[in-house]
Amino acid sequence: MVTTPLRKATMGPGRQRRDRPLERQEIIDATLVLSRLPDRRALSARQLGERLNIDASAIYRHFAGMDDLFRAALDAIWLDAVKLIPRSLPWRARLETMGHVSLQMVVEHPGVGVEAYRMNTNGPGEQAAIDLVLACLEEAGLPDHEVVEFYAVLASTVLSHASAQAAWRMTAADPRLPAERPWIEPPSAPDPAAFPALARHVDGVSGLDHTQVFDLSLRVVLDVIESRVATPGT
Amino acid sequence: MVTTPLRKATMGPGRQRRDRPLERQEIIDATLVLSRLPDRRALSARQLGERLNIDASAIYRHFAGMDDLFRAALDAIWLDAVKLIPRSLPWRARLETMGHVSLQMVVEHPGVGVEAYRMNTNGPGEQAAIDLVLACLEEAGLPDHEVVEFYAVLASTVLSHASAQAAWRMTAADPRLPAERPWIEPPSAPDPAAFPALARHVDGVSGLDHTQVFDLSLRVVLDVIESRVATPGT
DNA sequence: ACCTGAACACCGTTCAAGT
DNA sequence: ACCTGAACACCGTTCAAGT
Repeated sequence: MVTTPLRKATMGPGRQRRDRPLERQEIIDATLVLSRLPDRRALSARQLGERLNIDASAIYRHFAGMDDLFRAALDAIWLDAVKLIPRSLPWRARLETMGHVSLQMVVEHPGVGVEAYRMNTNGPGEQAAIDLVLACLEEAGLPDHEVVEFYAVLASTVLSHASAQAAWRMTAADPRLPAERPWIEPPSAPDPAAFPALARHVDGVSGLDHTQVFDLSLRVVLDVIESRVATPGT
Repeated sequence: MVTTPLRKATMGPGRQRRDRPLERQEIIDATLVLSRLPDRRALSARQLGERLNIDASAIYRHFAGMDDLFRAALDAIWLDAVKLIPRSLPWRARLETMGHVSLQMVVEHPGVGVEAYRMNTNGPGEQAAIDLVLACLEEAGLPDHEVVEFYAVLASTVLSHASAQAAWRMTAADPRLPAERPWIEPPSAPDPAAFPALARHVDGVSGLDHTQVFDLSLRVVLDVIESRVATPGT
């Protein structure tokens, strides 16, 4: 891989003194900006420092480490996502919208979005997102234990697909046309003796794209919830 | 007097020459061994070099890069997983077993397992795994397009949960008692005015563990498949 | 043919020193 | 009080040189 040098001209101090103290929120904002770039190297302590005119080590006065910073940035994403969901929608449409908005937010910020599937932010954004989903499931009429269970299934489904898509964006050979490539690319002609079922379905499998797989998975979970409500106690 | 050092006194590689050429499979095996350690730093080109008595750069004669090596190691995992699935089981039990075996394999090799949700190996192990799942869905009696669709939903569900669990293992504060900690840890007393639904369900949400969420998610998908077979064409 | 060694361009993180 | 600069202990990867 070829990296552009990014060298500082003449290596001097090169940095102008900031006119006011650095704030936590500025670091979070810069993290969200850099996280939009689909490049693993774009989001690092040193790159943040350059963008904020501070030394990378100054970040550690505001966050315990890069993980802590990423958590804060993710939480800001959840806060934004929740704000975009109209309260007036009925429960299923609200959950569908929340799923799609979460996907979009995570995929648009792949640098931090890749961590969504494994990272709990423990912040107000996360709490608001959980609260929203739980409220929808209550409204659907599920009993308490199923509210909790389907929250977990729904959240893990959405977060995992979103993260996978974000990760895929970061490693895509061609940064353009992001959502167009297939979800998986098996060999175009698998050995029918060794893999007969794959050979029969290879065209179908190759035809899947990320968006389609996300929509299918979300629909499966929502359909199950709806059927539980219709015939409870199974 | 300066002599060419056969080996540096107490540090440096201090490596004995290997008696035979390095083989691709040796590197994969070492990768799988190191990937069992739940520590991000344990699996690197330099650590592999130390274990194999080679310079880290020798790996690049056998693999295009660490990504390529990880892909090969993951493929070996899928090959092992498929071998453990009894062919005699009926379709649903076979898919359940495949799900649990895949989870176990990925979680036992977190160093490469964390990549499972986003990495296609394009190797024989992956093809065998896809073939197995497709064959089960055919046996279930799904129409062709649903075979493909539910393959995607099932695979993404299993891989994403397995990867998330592997990632969680790598960052766990305490490497012992891995599966015991909750799936998510919201604040013990969220503000009931701001997050009423979360406040109502906080105990239930805190009580979820990783295994439970995986089992629930897998069951949801398998239930939907079974219901599709019973009432096709919906 | 196959591997080594050194080098390049990076990381996250710590901590004494500076302002 | 807040940030800098240097240092530490690493990365993945390349490539000329060695055997």
